[in-house]
Amino acid sequence: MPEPTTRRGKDTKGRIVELAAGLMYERGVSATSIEDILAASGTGKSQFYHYFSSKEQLIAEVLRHQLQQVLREQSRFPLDTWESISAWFGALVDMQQNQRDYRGCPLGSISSQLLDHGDLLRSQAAEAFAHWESALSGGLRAMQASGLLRDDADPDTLAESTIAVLQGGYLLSSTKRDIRPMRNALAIALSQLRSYAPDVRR
Amino acid sequence: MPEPTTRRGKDTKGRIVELAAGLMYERGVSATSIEDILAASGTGKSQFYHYFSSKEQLIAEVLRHQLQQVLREQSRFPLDTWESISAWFGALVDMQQNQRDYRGCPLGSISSQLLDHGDLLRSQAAEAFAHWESALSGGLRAMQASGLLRDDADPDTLAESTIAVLQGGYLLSSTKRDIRPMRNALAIALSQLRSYAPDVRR
DNA sequence: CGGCGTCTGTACCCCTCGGTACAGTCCGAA
DNA sequence: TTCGGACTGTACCGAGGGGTACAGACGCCG
Repeated sequence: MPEPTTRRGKDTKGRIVELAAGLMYERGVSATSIEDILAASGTGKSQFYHYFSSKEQLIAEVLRHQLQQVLREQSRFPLDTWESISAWFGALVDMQQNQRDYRGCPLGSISSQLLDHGDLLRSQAAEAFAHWESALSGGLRAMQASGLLRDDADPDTLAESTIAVLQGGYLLSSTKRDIRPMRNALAIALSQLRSYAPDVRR
Repeated sequence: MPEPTTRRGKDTKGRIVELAAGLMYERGVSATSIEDILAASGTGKSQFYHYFSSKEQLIAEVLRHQLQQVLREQSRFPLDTWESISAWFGALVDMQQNQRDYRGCPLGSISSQLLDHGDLLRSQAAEAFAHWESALSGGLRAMQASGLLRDDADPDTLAESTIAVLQGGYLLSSTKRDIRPMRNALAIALSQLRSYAPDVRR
């Protein structure tokens, strides 16, 4: 599929991905039809199939879009001190709370719908999670360098577990329409991380 | 919708729910058509609409079926000692590992697909989780009574958080086709629970 | 101004989906 | 044995899905 070269083309393709991401996040992937997206973005089918070979490819781009959004949001927090990790968790809770209907994780809720959609999309979701984790584990490594985190902690595993706990909190919070399970899950994630701080008397 | 009265009717309806649950677990809810289910169960459409008013109602029954399955599996473990909780976690890991394609939680993977399907199914999924949690919190309360868990621990919150962490582990494990995130998540859940054991020197 | 590749509008196709209609068969009760 | 309700088989329908065909419009190059 040819990447758009002109300003107009880039704009159109970007608008499609943007709108598709929003709709899929709200209504679910399979509940969002191509026609819905075209209607919302004010484009026609010929544009769509000019830029995307199939719905599957669109989903892949939506996944990338969601990852970028999560990373951009996260980049507001350095994640290299306990305070900033704590602030990040607080911001996540606030966002989930303020978004109507407790929609869930922008990345996780879409990823979970791709598990049955073939290996291609599933593995792309796995890569997206890995990227997200590496942003966090980078911060944890910096904390090791600055002595805030013990050297025997494994940043990669810690980051993966943190994301896992976060996702579980999102799921229960969305299902129950209650912020508490997410808040409690993040408290657990934080205490798990903190257990690797030095100076803990035991 | 009339409940089946005869042996043959009960059998047919049960077969439909059973097969539907299996297919939806494997392929996803919206990727499983009524016709798929009928073909797999060897029944016709007239039977289906004789017992179910719509696909939505079938999904509701599938949800109940999955909850029962989870509870039955869990009932093998008393969950009133540290050993049995630990054994339960180990069994969950084994099951996820041995099932091909790391399919995810029989209840959670389906529930997550119902978030966009209207409030009715979403709230039924929430109730299913609540039932699951109460089975666990019951065990925790027994542990308080027998002195294995401190009295200042809140069994309901602990149970909810445990399920949340478990779900997060399932999600990452299924997405990455790797058992480690689930194993690590359960280790965190266990250590979180254990932090409420008495006799911990601190 | 002419032309060519990028971009866009519209109409259409075929298939599958959930759901309905209706006629027929099973089987226990009187 | 006949009656009636529970159960089943089959054909059909309208709607909406993803995807294609093809002609037209834009806009940067010479």
